[in-house]
Amino acid sequence: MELSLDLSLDHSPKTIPQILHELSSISDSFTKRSKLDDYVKRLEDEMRKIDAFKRELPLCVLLLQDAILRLKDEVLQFKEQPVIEEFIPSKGISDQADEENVKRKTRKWLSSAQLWSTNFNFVDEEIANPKSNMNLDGDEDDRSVPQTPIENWNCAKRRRAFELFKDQNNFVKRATNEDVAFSEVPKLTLMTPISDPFPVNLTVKNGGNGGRNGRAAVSGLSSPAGQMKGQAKLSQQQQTIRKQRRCWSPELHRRFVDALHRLGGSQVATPKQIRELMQVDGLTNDEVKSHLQKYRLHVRKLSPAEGSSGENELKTSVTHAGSPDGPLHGGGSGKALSTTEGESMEVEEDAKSDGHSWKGRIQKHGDM
DNA sequence: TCGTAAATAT
DNA sequence: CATATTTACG
Repeated sequence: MELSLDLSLDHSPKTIPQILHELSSISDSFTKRSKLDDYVKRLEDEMRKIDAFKRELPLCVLLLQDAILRLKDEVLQFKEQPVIEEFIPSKGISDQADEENVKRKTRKWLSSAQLWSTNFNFVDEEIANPKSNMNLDGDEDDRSVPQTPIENWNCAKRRRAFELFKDQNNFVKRATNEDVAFSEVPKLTLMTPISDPFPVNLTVKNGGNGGRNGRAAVSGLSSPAGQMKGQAKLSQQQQTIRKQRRCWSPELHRRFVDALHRLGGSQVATPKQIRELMQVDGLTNDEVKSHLQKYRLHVRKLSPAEGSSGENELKTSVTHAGSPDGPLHGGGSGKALSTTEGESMEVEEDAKSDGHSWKGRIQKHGDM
């Protein structure tokens, strides 16, 4: 079944044993060497692709490395001894085969990944044709998906005075997505539909970004001289380039509120927890924090008089038992019965026709 | 990390 | 002017 055309091996994936076997039947040392090199090259190529996901697929990388090493070893031996008989260690076989499988799998989900997230555009062909898709942004704040799977809220514009800067910070490859990576979980990939290739955010004081919004801190523009304090807007706005505004689409907000409730109320839920429950990639802690702040404010406004006598911390036993993935309840059933919270359920009142209400604030998609 | 206030953008 | 979102700080 296996076509024995020499040229065929160009694009048909083979297991290491297969390759070796094939090579062993070739007497022409040049051809042999050529094929070997070619395969190693391909392996290394894939390695580069996988590299971006090494945190998620450490074993994959390992296997790949192993395979490359093995073939390289082969090259070496080939150099020494023109003819090599099959020496495929039995132990290796399964590994190699596995390796191939894994690799295939990887590519598969890889390509599907690019479907939802812009983070990994460079998956397949992209890498081959580095024409224009050169911006792999950090996984964190990828508010840059072309089409939002859920909703299309054109609630942002891109142009900015400092857009001129965005050039330099192209590769901000920060693959530190702990939870909101990509898997088969119902993760939602909503983000502001805008296409902002480089959400670079240069903050002078950008200490310890745990994992999500690790923006690079600019190294050049620090002039603590101290005069451009009052009206530092001469250049752009100030020393810090601001992030693109996160647009909280109704969907996003829904998720936010849901997570909030699941955590036992806006007063007890913490930004990080919320963010984790929301499972929205590209959402940063700060953004959630900010939204939470607003939400709390909103809630307070609606339920001013409450905990005068005693703040019942009881809530329900919503015990967020460690596992962030635990409760997947459909919601709506057991609302948190916070005795002192006004948010329990009534908070979601109106939909002020105003335009900037929690519900009613349908962001004018048309930018201004 | 979290909460909150100040700063900005819209 | 009010609100939404980002940044700075403790």
